[in-house]
Amino acid sequence: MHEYNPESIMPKNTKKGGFKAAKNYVPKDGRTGGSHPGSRSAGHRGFTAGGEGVKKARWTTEDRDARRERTDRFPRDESRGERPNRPAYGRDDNRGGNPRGGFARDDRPARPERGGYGASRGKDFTPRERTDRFDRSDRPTGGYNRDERGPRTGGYNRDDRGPRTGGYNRDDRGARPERFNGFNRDGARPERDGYNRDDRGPRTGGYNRDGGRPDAARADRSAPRTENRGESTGRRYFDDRGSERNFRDYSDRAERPARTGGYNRDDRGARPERSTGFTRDDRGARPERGGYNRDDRGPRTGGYNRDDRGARPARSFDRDDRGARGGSDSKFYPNRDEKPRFTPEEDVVLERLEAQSTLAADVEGVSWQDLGLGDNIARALGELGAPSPFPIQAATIPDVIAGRDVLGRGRTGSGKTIAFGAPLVEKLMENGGGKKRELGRKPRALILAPTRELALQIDRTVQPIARSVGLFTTQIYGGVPQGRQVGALQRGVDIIVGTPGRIEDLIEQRRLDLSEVTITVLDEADHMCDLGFLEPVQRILNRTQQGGQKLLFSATLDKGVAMLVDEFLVDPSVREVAGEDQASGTIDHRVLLVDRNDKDLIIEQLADREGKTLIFSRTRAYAERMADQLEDAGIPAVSLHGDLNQARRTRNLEKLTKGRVNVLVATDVAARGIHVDDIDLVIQADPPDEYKTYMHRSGRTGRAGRTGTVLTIIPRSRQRRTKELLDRAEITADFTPFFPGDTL
DNA sequence: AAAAAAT
Repeated sequence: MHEYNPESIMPKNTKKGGFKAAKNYVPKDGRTGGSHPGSRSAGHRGFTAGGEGVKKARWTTEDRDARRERTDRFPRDESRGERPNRPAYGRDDNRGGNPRGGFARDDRPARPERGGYGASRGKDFTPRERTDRFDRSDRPTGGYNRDERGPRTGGYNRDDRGPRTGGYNRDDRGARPERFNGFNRDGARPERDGYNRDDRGPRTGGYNRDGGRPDAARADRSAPRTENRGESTGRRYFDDRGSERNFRDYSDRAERPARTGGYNRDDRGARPERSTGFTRDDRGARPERGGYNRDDRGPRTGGYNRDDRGARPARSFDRDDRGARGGSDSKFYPNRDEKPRFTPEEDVVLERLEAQSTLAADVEGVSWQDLGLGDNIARALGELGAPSPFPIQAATIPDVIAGRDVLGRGRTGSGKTIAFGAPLVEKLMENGGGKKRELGRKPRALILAPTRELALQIDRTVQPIARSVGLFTTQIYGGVPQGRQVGALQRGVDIIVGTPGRIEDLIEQRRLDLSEVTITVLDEADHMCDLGFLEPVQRILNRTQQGGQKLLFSATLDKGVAMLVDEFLVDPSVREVAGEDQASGTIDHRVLLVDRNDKDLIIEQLADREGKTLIFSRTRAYAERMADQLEDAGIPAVSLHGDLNQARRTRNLEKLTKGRVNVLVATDVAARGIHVDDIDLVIQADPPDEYKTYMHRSGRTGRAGRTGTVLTIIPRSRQRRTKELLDRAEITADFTPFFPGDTL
């Protein structure tokens, strides 16, 4: 996306003459577009030409006309060839006039103002309007779909699925076509398979993305096909992501099938060996995995994901190749074939992992200063609500200050952020001395996290600590304009907190130089070693100073980090707190055996309560749907998943944090690290596939010694697998049949 | 399946 905020445009986008058309843009402080951040610039989707965020509940004809006219004044659009289309298209047969009217969701109402002026991209409009009616098949039509939905859900989609395969979500979909029943979805479906599929093959090709998409796409189908097809699949469903998404869909898709698509998949295929190789041998976690692959595989034939592939021209090819391929394209993942080589070494690591425990009792009466932290830092910690160290902090801080590489395992909510954040600042003070405030100084510490929300949260804790001694931090993560981040780097920061993608991006742009980074922290380190994260993380670590100190933390630190440990750490000290494991916590675990047909209703009933509730779903689409359903039932709820744009993600999480809603429905993006006070109930609407995921999800409650309840909803058919999973997590839970109307 | 960059 283009950013036109002053910090970034100056250096970077000067050539865009077309931009001057946005007369109202006043590059003063970077926030001129309107009252909210999304509207600050003309190139931005949410830009409001007049600068004022006028709320409109609906578009009147005049509004629309006016808008169209204004739009026409923007040369830029023409140059893109986009605008011309828009009028014709943006409107509305389908969409009926009221762009967003339907939307109860909090986010939505806001949109009109914003959209007020996306002006520049044709895309901006479409989605919005569409939203109402078609997109969300679920929601929009409110009365309508919904009714259908009722039955559907209850009776149908879901349930069908249940019975149907047993095999599951995934498979169902593949199978679904026959079923027609559902409406929004299914009605559309037939085409989809026969037909769309073809489209989709190419289109979807991609992988990750597609995951979310299908549903969206599916929903669209009910709308006139021609139109949907073109531009907005993703968009109208998750309105916010607007143009970037679309863009992405296309381009990615275009290449992905061949490339990444080919890849991820292949990798997965390959994965078993690898993991077996080392990641989780002991745990037996694999089986589930297997479980997972298996599902795909079963259906594969008719399967869903696979179909995409099927459609993919390249596919049969890819597949066949795969065996032999061994890396034909392997510039990206050159070592894939060599991975299985780690086998014996991990055991060593495992031993180390279990070695040094600190007794909680030994920590009594210890102060921050006793651990080696300075007074300023101790004071800052006190202000953060941590007057004295928790056990994991007492266990790791001295080692970090001593300059050792550290692997720290502390159960969820035990205070790991401070355990690495505070001593990291202390170390920078010690080493850094002289060049503290130098303009444009290079960062000397890096903290990597797997999600943006977590990076943001870590920064919120580390920043005050750093500030207390005059050091600066900045967040470097995606989904937001990079201008501010780059500006901060240019001014000079000491500590970077971020996610891998944007960090790599800025490195490639030569805007970020990690060569002076002497301390690197990987939070949720085991997850950072999972497929998809490992390689970027390796590349990033390779950009940091050779021999720099490395700190790896996670509640589920295990052999999975062996690769990184072998490659980057030297004689690490492994720390944990004796007797503090997930099972010894303050969380009550229960498994509810439910009939698939009752699932949604039961979740609704369980979530209808006073305290804060976090619901986990396996897919983005289900999270979205569930949030809608709860809202419809009069239970204020928001969602959090990767199909939302970052602004909404942040806002929705904040709504829960601030108590504006009590229910958040999330994918596993919220499984790790996210801290919200007082979540006393976690509902797993879909059971996790890995025991580690179970531990992290459930760890969103029962934090810092509080009590909490975790309910895992499963069909009876999943009982055994769930028991095995709980065994691995060393958690005991009652399994109880549960029906609508039951209480706990 | 999800997450992580953007154009």
